[in-house]
Amino acid sequence: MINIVIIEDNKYMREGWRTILDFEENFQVIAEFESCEDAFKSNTLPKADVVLLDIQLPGMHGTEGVRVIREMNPDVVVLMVTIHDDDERIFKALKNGAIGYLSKKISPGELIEAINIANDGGSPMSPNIARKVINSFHDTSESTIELSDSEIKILKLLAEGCSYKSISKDLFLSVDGVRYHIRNIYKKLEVSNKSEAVAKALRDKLI
Amino acid sequence: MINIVIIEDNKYMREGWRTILDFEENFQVIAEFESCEDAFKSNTLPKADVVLLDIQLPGMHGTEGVRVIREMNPDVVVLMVTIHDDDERIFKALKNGAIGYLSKKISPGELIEAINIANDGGSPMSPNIARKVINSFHDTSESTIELSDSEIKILKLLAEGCSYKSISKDLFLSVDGVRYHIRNIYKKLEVSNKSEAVAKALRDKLI
DNA sequence: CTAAAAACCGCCTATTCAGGTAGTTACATT
DNA sequence: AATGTAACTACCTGAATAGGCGGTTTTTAG
Repeated sequence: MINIVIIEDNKYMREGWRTILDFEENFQVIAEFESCEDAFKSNTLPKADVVLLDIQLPGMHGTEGVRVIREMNPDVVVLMVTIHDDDERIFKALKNGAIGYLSKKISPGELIEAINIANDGGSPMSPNIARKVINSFHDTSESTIELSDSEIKILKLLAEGCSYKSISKDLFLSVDGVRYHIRNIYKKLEVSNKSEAVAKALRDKLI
Repeated sequence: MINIVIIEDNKYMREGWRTILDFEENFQVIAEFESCEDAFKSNTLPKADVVLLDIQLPGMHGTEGVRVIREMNPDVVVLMVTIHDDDERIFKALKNGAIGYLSKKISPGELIEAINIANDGGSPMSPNIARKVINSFHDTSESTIELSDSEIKILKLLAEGCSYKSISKDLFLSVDGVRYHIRNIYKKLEVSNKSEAVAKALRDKLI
């Protein structure tokens, strides 16, 4: 039996879903709420397997609600339901722990399938949203900056907080040898001190 | 018309797909290769809309091949095809520019649907793989380290390579006031110099 | 109201760092 | 054989930094 909680402020939407879902044998809508706050006050969330969560809600926004829900029940599967495919919201909700992203235009059959997929360890998502997620995965660094092996080694040690002296011991160089490389690093990264170099190297995934 | 290139070392697999795809009206398999290297040598990749790419190939691995293919034709949609759901490979391929991830056990109908989805700007992916991708999105930082507003501001400025003096001007503090905060930052992050602090802050997403 | 803590400011000292200049060695190019 | 360049080593100087100690003011909590 899959226990479902619905959080959605539109009454008709909410009742429509309940009707669809309650009709399924292994589904049970154990509670429905108009807002995240109402849901938090009840003690139903810890019993839920799946939460259908609207994005645009009065009070706490759905994208924030996910985080709280997952703190109250880390095993629960939260599916966002929304009319908009707004990038920013998608990523915020996913970062905060949402598992899937459904459109409100979804058909009853698709809704049921989505919940089954989610409960079976999958992530129901429209292909368009999947593409957005995948695109954000692509390495677009291409920083064109080419560092030598020594330079990379030294940068890594700098990021660990090593001094020139300890780096020189690590790499069997003189302190001035270390300085030589660091000067070159500064030129290549167009920086002029350790912290900025480390920050740039980390941001550009050079180390 | 969707132009398709197949790169797969198993002859029977390759020919099976070609048969399925050529049968479709708007699909055209313009070339098939046994390895990435063979594909690179030909001049068909720039004409392709979709590439079906095996992961496990003789010579260059599919996960690396994606990168080269996308460099040759940045608009092409690369779909990985594989028997294994190995996490490491999935992420490597996706980072390198793959758009979707199909199982070799896929049915003809699903293959056709996947290619259509990919060509329409979606990302075909099995729900299980989607879940893995989504999970890697979740913010699991939870570094428990709580920095004050001033500390965060100062860390950001340090990452830009600012000196204590310039930070003090920026934040209308004395140099020693800046030092006060930095001392606290060092305690909280358990570090003892700027570079290490910046590295830790960036890695833990504190800034 | 009071105690404690957080948020500053100041000073001292030893160490570390950045930038400049200059020289050596080794290996590759022409 | 001449030239060049990358990879060091060496030294000098002034500036920046880390850490230790002590002080004041403002907030916060009991």
